[in-house]
Amino acid sequence: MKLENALLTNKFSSEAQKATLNILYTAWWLKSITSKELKDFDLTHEQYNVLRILKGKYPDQLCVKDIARRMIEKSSNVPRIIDRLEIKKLVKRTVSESDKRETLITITKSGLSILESSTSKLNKVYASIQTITQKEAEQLNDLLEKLRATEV
Amino acid sequence: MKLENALLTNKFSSEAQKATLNILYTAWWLKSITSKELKDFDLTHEQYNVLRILKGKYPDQLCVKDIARRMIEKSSNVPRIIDRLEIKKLVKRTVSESDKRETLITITKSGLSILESSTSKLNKVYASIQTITQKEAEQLNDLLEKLRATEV
DNA sequence: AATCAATAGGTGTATATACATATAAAATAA
DNA sequence: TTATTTTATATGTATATACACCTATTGATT
Repeated sequence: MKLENALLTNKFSSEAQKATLNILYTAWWLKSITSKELKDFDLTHEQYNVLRILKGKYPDQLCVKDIARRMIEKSSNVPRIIDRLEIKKLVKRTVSESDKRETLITITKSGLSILESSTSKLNKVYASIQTITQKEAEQLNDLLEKLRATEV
Repeated sequence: MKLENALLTNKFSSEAQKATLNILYTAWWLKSITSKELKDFDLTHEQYNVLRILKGKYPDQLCVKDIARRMIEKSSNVPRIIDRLEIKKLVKRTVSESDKRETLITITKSGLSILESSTSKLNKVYASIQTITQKEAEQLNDLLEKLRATEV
């Protein structure tokens, strides 16, 4: 859908400002598709993201700070997300021996299992709505990284 | 910053999957820049968005549903955002005469004033970090709209 | 007119964001 | 060693998202 129809306006002060709104809207669009699928697995987008990060290093453990640094949204409150995952027994907390300030997080068998089935489902959904070519995806990645070139 | 460095990973299953994460991360990046500036005006990103929508139709009023349809994130809880704005006297609620189910929202002088100064500040910040050309912004808009081509 | 369905907005709950602050442990300075 | 600073995590609070549900009003059906 054109952004004009999604937001019911065509008052954009520039193409760059329109791109800003377009990125925000597309992020919401992607998140809502993902969240809808994850609901079947009783996972939120952020809980899924933490599990994905943990699997990336499995069987190594990661401390809370290392997870936080890999989160898409850097202001995510990781201890609280870990709380929900721990209640569902998808991860385990242990205090680090070498540095007792650190909490080490391990993904459980159950966590790995739910991650695998939810990822498989998500991949199918993504594939079914895929409209851009690899070349276009590369262009998009380049443009987004150029947009973020200024360090703030 | 390259996405690899932002997320501390290079395990992307495809360019398209990388683009998905890139969009989500860029949206967070844009939001955090905006929110930081809006803090000086005691506004959140979403409150700012509602004020912007109201100004777009000023001096006409908009009902809650019409605001909701123009929001970037369609699942925003508009009545609650209006609550905060009403407490700060930036908007006013009135019951519609023609349809008593509808609540009409009006932006106040104070709301218009804070919107003007915050928008002016934001425009300066956006201009200062602008790195892409108009042509590139157009390309980006086209790619995002192509990405969202599938209706879900 | 009476009934039923649809619509608009408000409210409740769980989770998340954003940010400030607290606490314990580790690293550094005196 | 003791004191100070820094770091890692947890916790508190306000706001927002996501979604279910409630109530009042309107519109449609009988």
